[in-house]
Amino acid sequence: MGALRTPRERWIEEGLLTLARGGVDAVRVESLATSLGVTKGGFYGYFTDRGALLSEMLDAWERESVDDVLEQVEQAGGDALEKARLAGQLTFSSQRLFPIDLAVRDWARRDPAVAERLRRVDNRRMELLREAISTFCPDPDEVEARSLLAFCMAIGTHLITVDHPGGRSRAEVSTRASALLLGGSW
Amino acid sequence: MGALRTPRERWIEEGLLTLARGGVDAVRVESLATSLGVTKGGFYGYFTDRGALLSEMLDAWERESVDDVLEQVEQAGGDALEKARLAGQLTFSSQRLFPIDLAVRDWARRDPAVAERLRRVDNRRMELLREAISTFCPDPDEVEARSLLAFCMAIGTHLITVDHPGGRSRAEVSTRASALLLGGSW
DNA sequence: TCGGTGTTGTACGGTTGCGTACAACACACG
DNA sequence: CGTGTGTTGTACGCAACCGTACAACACCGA
Repeated sequence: MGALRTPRERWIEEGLLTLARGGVDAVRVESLATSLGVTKGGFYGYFTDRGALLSEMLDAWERESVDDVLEQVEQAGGDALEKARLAGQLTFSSQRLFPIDLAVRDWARRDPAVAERLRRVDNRRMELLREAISTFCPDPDEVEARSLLAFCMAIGTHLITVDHPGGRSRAEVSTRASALLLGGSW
Repeated sequence: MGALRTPRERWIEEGLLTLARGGVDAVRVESLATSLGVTKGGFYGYFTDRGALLSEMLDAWERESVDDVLEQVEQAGGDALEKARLAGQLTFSSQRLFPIDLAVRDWARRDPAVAERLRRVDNRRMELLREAISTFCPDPDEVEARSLLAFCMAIGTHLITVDHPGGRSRAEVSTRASALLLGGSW
């Protein structure tokens, strides 16, 4: 058997990096090949076409950003609030995962199949938030509202680049916002 | 003087529609021309190149989504809270403006010049929120936190497509979330 | 060392897009 | 009813990218 010099995983990995940096439209077979220092010759041995790569990239992303994260969270232990916090940190503070997340989110606006995957992913993440907030908030409607706010915050804070007056940093403002959301008495 | 059959504005308008639907990468001179039912022949009479069109699209967007909105808000009158609500509605519930907003936001992640424009736009929007929330919230740090949360919510709720248990609709959940943010006693 | 297997480079034809050049054209005005 | 001004269609060369075909190659195991 000949050696696997540029295995599937390397194409997928390079695809995810490119997706993070430039969006789906930047993921091109020939330019990935160039980045990998090869030509596209081998690509079509692994993938029937560009679409197949994109689909496998989504598989890998879903695994890494939900399955792996949840596994780490379970192993770390702690109460529901600590679990949600850790999951949020692993997902939305990751230099690697978060840009991919944003790119997938944008992609999902135009591709129903991607939107469906994203819904699955987001539902699993949201469940952690509900469990965490339920521990101190008795009203189920308010749990849902606070969970949605927390989720929006985790994403939105990276998409909104407003300046804060009084020398406040974004970190300070969002810490205060989290305190409001996760504190029992807003 | 020959007739202006496909004036500047039509290129810009078609560009914004395409931007909303497919992101920046979908805004191509030749495909816009096809959509407009002409060839690109006339395009280069108005714009030096594709970049010039993109830049003018941003000008038009900034005018329409901030200057025009603020003008409407001023004319409608009302207190600071009502103004913020109307501005939010005009911007984030608009079938036309909101998809453009999301596309610009994604674009800004990769283009510093676009990011700078977006910052200007977002700062003006955020100021409305601060004024509104200040009317009932005395703590400036909390005003900033609540304003950021409200802004994140306005954007995030369209990017997150989770299902809500108990037959709740997204509208119900986000109404409740707004009530938390804008209600004095969370 | 010598196949054989699977990976890779090269080459091809087709498509889409850029920006340029220029000829054809339509219209307003004289 | 021309004439000129400005808009448009057509054509060009160039580049990036798709997917295919196949020959060259590297490596593993016999």
